Amino acid sequence: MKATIKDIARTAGLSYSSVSRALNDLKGVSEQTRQKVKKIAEELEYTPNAVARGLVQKQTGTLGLILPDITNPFYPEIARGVEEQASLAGFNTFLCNTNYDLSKEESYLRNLIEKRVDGIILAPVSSHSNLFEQRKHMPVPFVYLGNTPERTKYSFVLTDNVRGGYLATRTLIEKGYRRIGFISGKDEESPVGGRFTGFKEAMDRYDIDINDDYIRFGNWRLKSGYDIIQQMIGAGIYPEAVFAGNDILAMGILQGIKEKGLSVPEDIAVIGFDDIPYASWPAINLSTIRQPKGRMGKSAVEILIEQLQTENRGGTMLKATKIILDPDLILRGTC
Amino acid sequence: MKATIKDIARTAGLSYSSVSRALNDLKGVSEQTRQKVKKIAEELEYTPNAVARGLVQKQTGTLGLILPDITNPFYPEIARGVEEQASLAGFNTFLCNTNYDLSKEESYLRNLIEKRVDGIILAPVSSHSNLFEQRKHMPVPFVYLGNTPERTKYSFVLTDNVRGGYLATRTLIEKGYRRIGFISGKDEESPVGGRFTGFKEAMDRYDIDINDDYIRFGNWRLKSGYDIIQQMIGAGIYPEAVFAGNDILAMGILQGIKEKGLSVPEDIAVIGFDDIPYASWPAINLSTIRQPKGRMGKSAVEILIEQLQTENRGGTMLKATKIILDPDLILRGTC
DNA sequence: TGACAATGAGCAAACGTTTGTCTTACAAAC
DNA sequence: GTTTGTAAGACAAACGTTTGCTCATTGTCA
Repeated sequence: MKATIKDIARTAGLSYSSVSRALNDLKGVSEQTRQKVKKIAEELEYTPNAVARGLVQKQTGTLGLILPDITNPFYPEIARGVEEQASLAGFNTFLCNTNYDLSKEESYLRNLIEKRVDGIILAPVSSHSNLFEQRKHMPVPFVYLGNTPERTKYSFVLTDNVRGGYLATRTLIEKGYRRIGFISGKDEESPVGGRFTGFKEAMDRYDIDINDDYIRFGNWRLKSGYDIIQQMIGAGIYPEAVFAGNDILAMGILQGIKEKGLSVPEDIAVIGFDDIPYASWPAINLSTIRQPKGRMGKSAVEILIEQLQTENRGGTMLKATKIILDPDLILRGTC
Repeated sequence: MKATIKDIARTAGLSYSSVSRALNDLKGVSEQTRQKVKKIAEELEYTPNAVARGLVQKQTGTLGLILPDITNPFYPEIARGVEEQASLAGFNTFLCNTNYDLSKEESYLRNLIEKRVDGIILAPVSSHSNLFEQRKHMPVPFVYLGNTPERTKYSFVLTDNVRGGYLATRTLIEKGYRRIGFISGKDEESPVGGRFTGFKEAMDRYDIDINDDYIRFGNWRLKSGYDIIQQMIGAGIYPEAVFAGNDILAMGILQGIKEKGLSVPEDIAVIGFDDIPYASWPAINLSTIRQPKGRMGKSAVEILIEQLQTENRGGTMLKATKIILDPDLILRGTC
């Protein structure tokens, strides 16, 4: 059906090696034959078969991106950065959406490895995703994005979550709030690392007691923030301010507060995390901690590509690259 | 480095055909050997090579999704639907972001074909994307999503944009607005099809003159809506209501109106298109026309898979499947 | 007991490339 | 006039699977 290199070779009266070299602009063919081959290729509507090429070259020009929820506006920004940078370097990107499901994370990973992608970027569901730490060695260049198990041996790029958490909390404290709550997704329960740690550090530093009633963990979806704050208010628990684990939760919280007839920031102040595009929307106007999302995506790809290159140069088991980016405080109207 | 079927065959003392059959649960091997093979595969940490398999089977288990802007919350919903459905059917999805660039659209398409994806879903930058109509025949199952050139010969799934446009406009008219504007991205200038047509039909039906001052075309980004409405107001052009080509533009318009010190819907009413998740957010509360986004993504994948199956059954050049879904009017606070 | 079917396994071709080595021809150098 | 060098091109192996075919062995049935 589809024309192959052999078809071209046959109609040109050449061997396929020559055709291949002609098409790929390698030396070993005269300019004349090169032209001729290219012309015939055109006529035959030849399309190179990247699968076959991948098989012999052991490179597929393909990257895998695993993330929890493309529907959370934080991730499209990441995905865009990744895709753009990958595309620039000649790679296509597999998008894998785990829907916060740890088992899907694992099966996607296996799947990508079978597909022989040249590198994998994983934005883990939670910092508990320890699965991969157990493998002696990833068979492909690998990098964590945005979140990482503690003491990982793999590369990662993330924003300094502890610092971000500290920044957010300190801001609330300096604005005079004392009864401060923390509402977040489950994995922030983890004792170490992350935004909760930053929160606790700040509270500790300023000698403010943490009221466990104000600390709640749900999941990472908007509805969770909404439900939690409504439940809290319903139970008569009124923090003065809330630090939300991400902006989506913060938006749920804002909504929950308003529907209870309270106002932000007068009754309850709110600060989020991520700075998703809609946080800056005037009617939302959410104070938050900004992650450099595009930058993160790009960096992850760069790490992968660098690993690929040294690998190809015969380089061995190079050490992991660890990038920690600084978050920015974005002060808006909600605190 | 990596174990192959041959390695397994060698250590098991079998031919590779037997190993292959054992691993794939095909008949032709005894239960005993099957177990043995699987055990050895495990020990050797064998991972099947999907590239090699793809080469012989002429199927890669891979789909391509080309869309303009993953950053517009409309598309993640689509992408999620596509990815989920594809994953269910055992396919991985290449994500390609054109950034509203027609030439990228084309190069991604070529690229995907080289990678030998089993099917391609294209959400075109504009209905002018005529590029592909010229090809005699797509070499892979192909479907347009959300937008399509007029009289395409390929499959498509879209919402009834004309009807949606009509619905939006009629709603404004029935609410008593007369000086109605239309602000949209460039390709809606196209004389036929789409939301603008619906707009014109409604205006015509109710015998209302269209004031060209109120009709503006920019691009599909938030800033465009913001700029256009600000420019209009600045120039003393006050429509009573505006129908925006999509929700992102509508949000820009809302913002622009408010920053001019006017209020919605009292001074200017607004209705959008898509019903992106944030339209329902209380502080935005945007009236809009809902597209069934998840449904659209799923349907597109289903079309592809069906084409694949009939193709494999030796079916020939089957006729294109055309799905037109009904949009819903979502009435909220902005009109 | 004989014929025949069913089962398990091996052989080898095929998928469409790339790439290292070999051959040939021609020109330049000695 | 022989050697050497160089360039163009051919040959064939390799990449890791799947799969149609063949063969041998075993079991079944009359």
